[in-house]
Amino acid sequence: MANVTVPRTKRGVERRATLLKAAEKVIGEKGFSAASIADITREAGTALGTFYIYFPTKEDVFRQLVLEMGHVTRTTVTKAIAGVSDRLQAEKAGLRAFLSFVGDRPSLYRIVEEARFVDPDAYRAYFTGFADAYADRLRAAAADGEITEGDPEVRAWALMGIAKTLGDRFVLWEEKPDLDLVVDSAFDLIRDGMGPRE
Amino acid sequence: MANVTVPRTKRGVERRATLLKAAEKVIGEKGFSAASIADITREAGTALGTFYIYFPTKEDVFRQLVLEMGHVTRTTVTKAIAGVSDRLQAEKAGLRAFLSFVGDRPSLYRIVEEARFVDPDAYRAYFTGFADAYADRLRAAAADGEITEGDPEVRAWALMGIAKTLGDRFVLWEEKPDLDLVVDSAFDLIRDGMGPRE
DNA sequence: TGCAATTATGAATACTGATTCATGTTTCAA
DNA sequence: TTGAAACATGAATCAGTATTCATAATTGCA
Repeated sequence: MANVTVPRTKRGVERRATLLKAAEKVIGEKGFSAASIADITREAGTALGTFYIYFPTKEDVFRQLVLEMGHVTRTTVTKAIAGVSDRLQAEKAGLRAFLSFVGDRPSLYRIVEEARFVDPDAYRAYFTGFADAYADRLRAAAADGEITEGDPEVRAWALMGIAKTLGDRFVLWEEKPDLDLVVDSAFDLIRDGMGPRE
Repeated sequence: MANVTVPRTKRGVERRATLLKAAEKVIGEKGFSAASIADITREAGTALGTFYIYFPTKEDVFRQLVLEMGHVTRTTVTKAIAGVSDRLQAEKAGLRAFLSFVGDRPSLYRIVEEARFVDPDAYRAYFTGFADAYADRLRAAAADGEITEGDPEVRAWALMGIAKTLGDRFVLWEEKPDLDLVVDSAFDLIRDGMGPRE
């Protein structure tokens, strides 16, 4: 629970950041168990013991990475949505921003998913926080008549599920994903559904 | 790749099944790394070494479990859909069946998700196989005018994403999930989308 | 500048747990 | 019934690696 401690020297702050980047890379690539502290410090160019000056345990860096992902994702999506006044179009912009982000930092993305097994509490906190904010947005949009009524909670999770899965399949698994196609198709589904119009 | 070998005696067949059940329980509860072979054999009531008579490695039982999940899920969803002639309603029935299944065998469900890290190939094979069949159904339904046109590939993955996430949030995290609410809300979204009708 | 607090180092410690193996026991086809 | 093939056992092996620690080197404030 601790580790809100910031290093006291400039060098310390840099080292910590270096180690965190290294951890992101190594853990993202090899997975939590397979990634050893030695791998991380080698990648960071420090001695083995240095790691423990900044992080009490291996689980702890991992938690830090999950938290970082939380911040960055929020920031990214929020920024992408900010300019868009049409709330339905904001959905589209948010989805696109999320998928781009997955492409930019695949390691962080994988780490969050692995958190489910490595640090269930962090995983839950991450998605719950995200979903709650999402549900609020949907509720407000429905109140204003910009989208139809419908359970905001279920909708929020369903939409997050779409984003996650499309990220897996069309961003992580594809060399050169066609984001436009994916985003457009998904958005059409989100806006109109699949049911034939009478 | 091997291990298509079936035990030669009745006792052997039973033992193998016992070990597989035990592995499902233990790995599902503790996760792949934390679950030890000793845990599994203890749960199964056999000696440690017995495990290696039936499975070459720990990874191997894991793979078997992923395969089993593939069979069972397919069977379950296929059966649920079978009777329903309306293809849109079939979506709903399939979703409900999947969510019930997650509630019935949470361990298997978690194992498939963990496969992403433990055995990426098995994970990919599992979901790709599923998605391909799904996309075919959607394509056929669209051709018959039972649902609107739209990229079947993207739709298939998006719908799978909805099912997965709702399973996480409303089945695994809830003591007594209200499946009706979840399925109804999600289905409304899938059928009509959120866009206001002009 | 000088020194107390910080930070760096990597060899040594400690422990966990997958896999093997030599030695019995059980099964079942002939 | 019987003996060769299958199967069961669990102590011992073996490897990996998280974490500690005693010993320097740096830093930055008084």
